Amino acid sequence: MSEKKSDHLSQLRNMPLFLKLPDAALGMLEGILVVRSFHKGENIFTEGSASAGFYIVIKGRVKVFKLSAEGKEQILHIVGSRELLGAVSAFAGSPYPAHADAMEKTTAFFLPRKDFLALIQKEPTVVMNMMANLSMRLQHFTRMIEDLSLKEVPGRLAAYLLYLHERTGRGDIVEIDISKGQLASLLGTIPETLSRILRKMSEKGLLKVSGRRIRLLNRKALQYIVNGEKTGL
Amino acid sequence: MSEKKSDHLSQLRNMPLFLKLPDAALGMLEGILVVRSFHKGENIFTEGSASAGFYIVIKGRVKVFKLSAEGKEQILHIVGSRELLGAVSAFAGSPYPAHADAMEKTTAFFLPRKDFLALIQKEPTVVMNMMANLSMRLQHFTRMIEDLSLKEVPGRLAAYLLYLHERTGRGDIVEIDISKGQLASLLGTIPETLSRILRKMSEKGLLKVSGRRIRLLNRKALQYIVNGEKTGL
DNA sequence: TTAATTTTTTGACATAGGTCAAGGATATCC
DNA sequence: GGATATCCTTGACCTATGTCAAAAAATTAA
Repeated sequence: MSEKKSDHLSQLRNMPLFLKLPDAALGMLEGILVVRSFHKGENIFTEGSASAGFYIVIKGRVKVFKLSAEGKEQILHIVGSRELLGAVSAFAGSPYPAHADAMEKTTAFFLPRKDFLALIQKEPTVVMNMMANLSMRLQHFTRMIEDLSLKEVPGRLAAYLLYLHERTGRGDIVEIDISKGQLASLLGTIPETLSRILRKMSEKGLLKVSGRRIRLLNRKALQYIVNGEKTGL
Repeated sequence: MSEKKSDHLSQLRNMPLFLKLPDAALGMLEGILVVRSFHKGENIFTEGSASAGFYIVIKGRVKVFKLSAEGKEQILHIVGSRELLGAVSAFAGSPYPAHADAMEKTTAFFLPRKDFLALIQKEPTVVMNMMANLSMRLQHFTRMIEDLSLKEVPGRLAAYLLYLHERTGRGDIVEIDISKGQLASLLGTIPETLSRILRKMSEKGLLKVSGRRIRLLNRKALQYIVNGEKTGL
């Protein structure tokens, strides 16, 4: 799992978590961080297991998810490059509250909990940066709870597509960067339901699906759906 | 709204947020904090409005909630004595992400955003304490998402009752401290559904309801329901 | 206490979305 | 590049839970 890390270290000082960190501290980090790689589908940690430390993803993507008794999965979030994985547990000393699996070949720095704790004692800026990170996560979860309990699946899907369009859309095309099954799990539903809703939206002329490429033909109508307008989907 | 504060200041040094704070800083806080009171049902802040600062609840309870287009409410959490309200927004400088209403007559300290920012610059321990707070909130939201998307209403109710029993139960009695309508909103459902499920649980001999007092007659069975066992409710 | 208001319960009903099973389409791997 | 595994779609069906309306109960006010 462990491999050479020199290639990645240059990125360190640009990581949100280490912004404004003095060079001395960065140098210390270099000696501590361990590079770990995970192949596609590999489990990184499991819900309930003790936190040994946390990860900073360098390359690849990791899904953080919960499992129901029957095996249905709910993705909490997808962690990509330069993002933190398991930091809250490492900070609080609590067990990991969810599972984490690599969605593709993934490389990450691992920072042992005790070194992390020592670092934040010495460097308040790290805590500040981490607070900013947690704040964003909290906002994200707030919206997720709102969506799950107050919106129906078409609304959640429409919101996701419009969000994706805003961030990465070219013209009226969005490219979903995960499989439809995983998207279903992210939206709190199942593949069958997602598939049916996409078909109905196509029939209504709201969008056009070609594999993972979706053309948004009527963004205004999609926004109405997000807002809870009944459109007989 | 503003009133005398001397009575409450003694509590300051025991607040989780200000633990280990030097006396000098505490003294400064005394000059800055404003006491505000809200009557039952009064709105404290509204989703989307700019954060002017945050509150530390002294007495009373506040519900933080989202509203759907049709007016259905989802309670995110209930903030009680010594707890923080709106701290994330004050830190991040983002608008309040939800509504907050006093559930009963409530008194709170208000700390203006700029003073808060100055404080955390000077006092890293405050940031540390706040991180601990955010971590717990994040865990709470994580479980909420899990429950909403992977559990059915009986499971969420059973989990809540067992949680309440663990925290405050005397013998096999738990006292729900909010109205059933509010409990429904906290569980992500509506009063009618909650009422029906309580009746079914009573018929099955799992519990006995007398107003807000509930006697848990079969905690093991309730736990099975939390775990997703099908029990034909 | 009585009246007025709010909360809770119940019934009849509607429906979003989950389950199960099967076929078709894609992607992945030697 | 063909075989194999995985993913996606579709249909028939079922069930949990929401909607609407009204009665009953409980709380608050006068």
